[in-house]
Amino acid sequence: MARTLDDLAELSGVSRATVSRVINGGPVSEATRQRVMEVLESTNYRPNLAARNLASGKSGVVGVVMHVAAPLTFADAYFAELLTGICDSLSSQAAGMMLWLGNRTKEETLDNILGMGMLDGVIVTADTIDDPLVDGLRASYMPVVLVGHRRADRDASYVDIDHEAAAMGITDHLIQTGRRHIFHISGRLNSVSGRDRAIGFRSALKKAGRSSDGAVLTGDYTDESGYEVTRKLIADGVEFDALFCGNDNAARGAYRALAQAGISIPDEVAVAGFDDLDFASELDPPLTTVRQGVGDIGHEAARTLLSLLDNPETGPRRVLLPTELVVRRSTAE
Amino acid sequence: MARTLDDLAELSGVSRATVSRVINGGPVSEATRQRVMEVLESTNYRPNLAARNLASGKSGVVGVVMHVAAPLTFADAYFAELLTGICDSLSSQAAGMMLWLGNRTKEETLDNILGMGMLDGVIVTADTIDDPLVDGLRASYMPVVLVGHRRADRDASYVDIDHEAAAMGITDHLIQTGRRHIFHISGRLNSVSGRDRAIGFRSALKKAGRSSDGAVLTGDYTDESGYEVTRKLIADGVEFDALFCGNDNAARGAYRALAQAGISIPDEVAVAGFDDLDFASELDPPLTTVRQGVGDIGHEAARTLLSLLDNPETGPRRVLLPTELVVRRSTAE
DNA sequence: CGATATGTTGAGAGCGCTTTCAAGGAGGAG
DNA sequence: CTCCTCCTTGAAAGCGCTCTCAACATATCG
Repeated sequence: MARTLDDLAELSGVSRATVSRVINGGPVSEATRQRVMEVLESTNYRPNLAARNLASGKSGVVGVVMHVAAPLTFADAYFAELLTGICDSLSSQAAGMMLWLGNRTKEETLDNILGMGMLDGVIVTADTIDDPLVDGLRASYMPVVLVGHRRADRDASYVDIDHEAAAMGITDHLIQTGRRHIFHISGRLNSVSGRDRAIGFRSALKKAGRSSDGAVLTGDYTDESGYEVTRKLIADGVEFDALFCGNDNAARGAYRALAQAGISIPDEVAVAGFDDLDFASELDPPLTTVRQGVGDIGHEAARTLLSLLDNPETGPRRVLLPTELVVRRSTAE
Repeated sequence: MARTLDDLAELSGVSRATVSRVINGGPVSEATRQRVMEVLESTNYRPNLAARNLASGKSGVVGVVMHVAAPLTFADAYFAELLTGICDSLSSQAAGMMLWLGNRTKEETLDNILGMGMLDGVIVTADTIDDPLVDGLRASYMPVVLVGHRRADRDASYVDIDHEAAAMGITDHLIQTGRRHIFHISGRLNSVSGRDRAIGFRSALKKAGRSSDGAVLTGDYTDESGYEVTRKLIADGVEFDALFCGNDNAARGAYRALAQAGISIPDEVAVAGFDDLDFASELDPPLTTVRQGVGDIGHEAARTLLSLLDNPETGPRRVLLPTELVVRRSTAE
């Protein structure tokens, strides 16, 4: 089994350069290409990535950084779907992927990534308001695509959705369907999306001439927080007929608390979520939510990075993906 | 900012070789080491991985292959915990990791991995009985550590548990606690663990002088299969007072079906699982199961691979991790 | 004091590939 | 028929690092 370009060159009676051209689609006469191709196939040749990388300066490998608490990474379907999307897009372009999860501190992770010195670029989730990892990456020599973005990231490449507008939309829906006492169980306080969704919620209320005082309850995007906040609301005897949860996980928690208290959805309380993760439609009743196509975001992030790598000079890319209000039974009138 | 070894060499007034020695811990006089170290730090030098790889033949990157249907990868906490364990161990050794999930066919994935031509080794889940991916990897030039193993893998390096013995143990427990009509909801038919656990189940019954005819019901390790099989059992009016589920997921499904039918655990039916995933202790009632420390398996797999890479000549490593019967309320007498 | 062992260093040969550069050949224009 | 252009190809220079080998300096020993 031939191993190097030189071996192949000898086998096919041409020079190493020509074989390289055949492999990389350089200008070669049809006859030569044929001949080399034959040898190439019969010999099951695999180019040495390291050598190629060294010579060309590109590795065909990108980093994916999802620095969240380890258990969360997978317990939270959001990250799973996102990763799946990225993986999918990347592998269809034959790009390799290295993964960094949150099992080290951000500083260590950053060092680790930069030290890898082999990545063509990175995709990093950037939802946390103050994130040294994201800042460090952006400050590095490496092309970076953010999933989500902070105000400070206006000039970076990112893929995101308009959280504020989407939250307004779903809150409007709640108002329109006649709900009077609407509460919002927010996302993580330190997250951009959590903050923006809360802002959207408030705006919608304000636009309808209602007050949002005390209507935003702090959650953290987990099932538990949805459960706890709802439970407390019930225990405190607060009057409410609609809950807009920061994400689907929290909505699921709210479902549990409501069920436990014997409160019917949607008859007594309407519940809305955000994300439209796979399980949203399978809840009982099916959950009204905002579809943001998490998998698509992953796809898009990968695509964006690859395009950025191909044409760096065209400057940063900003992609705002559309969202869609998905009305299901949980908010029926 | 100095970029190459040569730059550093010039800056510190020694030869490139010496700088390399300092970096890699070769024999250097203390004085020289100090001097070079200073330059090294002040210059924030990062070695070029590709060059290093090319020259040394090692990349410091290992592949992790978990070729399972995409949604399963994360929906199934087993894989999540396994991956977390691997990740953790790897990152503590500053080893990079590339991940392959099941979003391509096994053939494509194999090609992809082999084509990467840069990995020092791979860790691959090998629970499927007939797995071209595993076979292809084993047949390749690359060091491989399997998580789980088939009969045919006796001479490979692997990390596994004794499924058969563990299943016998938990079945014994069911027998000992006075259960008379015990059924087993098996794992995937095409999986080694599924088959071995069923064998263990049968052996335990046989040892106790009971028949296992018709006592093994085919499941597939999912929540749904646990639910469906149990539901059918109830619907068919079959008499049973204990269920040994192939894994915790299936047990969770069984819980649902039993709850729905108003059957009490453990008073009327005892339920046992396998894996002791995080949620097992949080079910109501807490689930009796076999703890196999999935995270530890991941850790061990990573450690095993790294040790294999360090000392290839010492031959294949086989690690059989201990399991532990964790008795909780779901099988109380 | 010369000979041998020990420790430290630099020169240089690759690792396998990409990519210029220039040479050679074929074909078209004048 | 000659000149120029375009196409195809090979030679060779690196990419940045590791590692062997030999040289030199110093230390040890007889």
